[in-house]
Amino acid sequence: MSDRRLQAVRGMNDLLPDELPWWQLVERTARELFADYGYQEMRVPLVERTELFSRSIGEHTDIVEKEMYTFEDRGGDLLSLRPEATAGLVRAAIEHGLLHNQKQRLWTAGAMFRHERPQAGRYRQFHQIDCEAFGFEGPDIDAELIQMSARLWRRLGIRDVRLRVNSLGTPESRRAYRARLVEYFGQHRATLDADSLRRLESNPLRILDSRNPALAEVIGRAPVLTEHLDPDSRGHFERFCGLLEACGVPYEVDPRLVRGLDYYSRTVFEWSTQALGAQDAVCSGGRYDGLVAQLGGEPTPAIGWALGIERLVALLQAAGGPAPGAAPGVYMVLAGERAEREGLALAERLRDALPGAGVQVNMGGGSFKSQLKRADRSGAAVAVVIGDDEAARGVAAIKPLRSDAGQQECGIAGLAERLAELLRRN
RNA sequence: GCGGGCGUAGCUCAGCUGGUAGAGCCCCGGAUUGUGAUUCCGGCCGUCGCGGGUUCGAAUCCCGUCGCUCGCCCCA
Repeated sequence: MSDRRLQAVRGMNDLLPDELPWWQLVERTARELFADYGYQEMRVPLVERTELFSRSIGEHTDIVEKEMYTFEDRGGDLLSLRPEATAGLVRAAIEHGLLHNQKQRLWTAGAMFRHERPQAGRYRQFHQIDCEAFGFEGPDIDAELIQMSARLWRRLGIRDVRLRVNSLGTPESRRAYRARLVEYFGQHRATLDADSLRRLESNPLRILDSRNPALAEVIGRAPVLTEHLDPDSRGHFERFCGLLEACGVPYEVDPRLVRGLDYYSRTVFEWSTQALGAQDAVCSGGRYDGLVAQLGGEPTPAIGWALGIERLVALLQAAGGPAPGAAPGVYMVLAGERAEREGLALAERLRDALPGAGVQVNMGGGSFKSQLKRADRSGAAVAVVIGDDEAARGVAAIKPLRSDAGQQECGIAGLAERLAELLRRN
């Protein structure tokens, strides 16, 4: 591979025909799921003013500080490729008055961009499916969102995911807890690693999340977030957990589950898996009651989740099921000049008569043998064979490719009907 | 930003201690006139990532560089 050849930008993947059926399965299933729960689709730009992201995600988060694709456009505006979907959705909902005295259940899907070092399950252009609910204060909507994701796993046949939940409380109670945490870890500086010392300044809650086993003991004795919640948040969380139990969704409370984005409050959750690599979060989200007001809207409670399509697809593939690809029903083998001349028109008539069946016509000639070989490789259920002999007699040979049934001959006039019958049986 | 692994045909890879490259898959053609998915034969496909060095000679050794990949950080 010459180094002069143009390559895709690092971390931005091409999706080839082989893997696309998995994506389509995920997207189709999600679309149906949202319809079943009364969520409406919305689409917003991939590019927003940089300020939108720094104000919502948090000025001092890694995403804003070092991961955004930011540029100045020709008019001098500072813009960024969206690193996540919520901010744009909230901006649009405010801008178009969707949150004025009304509740909204919305979803969207698309590409996100973060300039991180790629690794398994983490890419610079990645894709998420997002859903958000606005205007619901109580924990019932929290539970509905979980319920919905749990159903999505069921519909996709995914089993190896587990749900962890936590509450971050209100911004005030979180600040108070944060202070206690800084005090505690401050007293144990000697046992902390470099990363955690850095986090002690920037985001002490994230120390709880550390993967370093050497820190397990200090972290284990640290003040527990759920024990420092304000009474309202505690009540909200308890009712939320009660609803999950009532719905029969298994979960575990993980007081160390904190989220990277500043706007979260109260309920947070994450579905993770052991079937993938280090990037094990498949779907996560939480409540962000303050964000709408922070971006200039009326105070509006809100909650949402995002799932990573790449990770979900990887999970489906890891489960080892067959690729959900679609094969044509019919492959037309055309041997000889006359057959080739009449084949295209015949194929159109078949498509008129058999919408959705899939009629693929052999192109570019080739020996009889290789045409049949292509018919087989295409995955088609039957081959329709027309050579000079058949063309002269006004008939076609129908050869089933996926069963032991023998080849049969059929007049062109009745071909569509005969094919319809054959394909129905498959 | 920091570490580990790897870069040989479209794909998966072999090539021991240096002598200018191989296999399987794919694709094309053939094995009694027009019948695939099993078999057999033949054909097509590479400046061995790139640049430099050592050497009579380097895919093979050394240096650099680019790329891919896994992990850390962070996150979907």
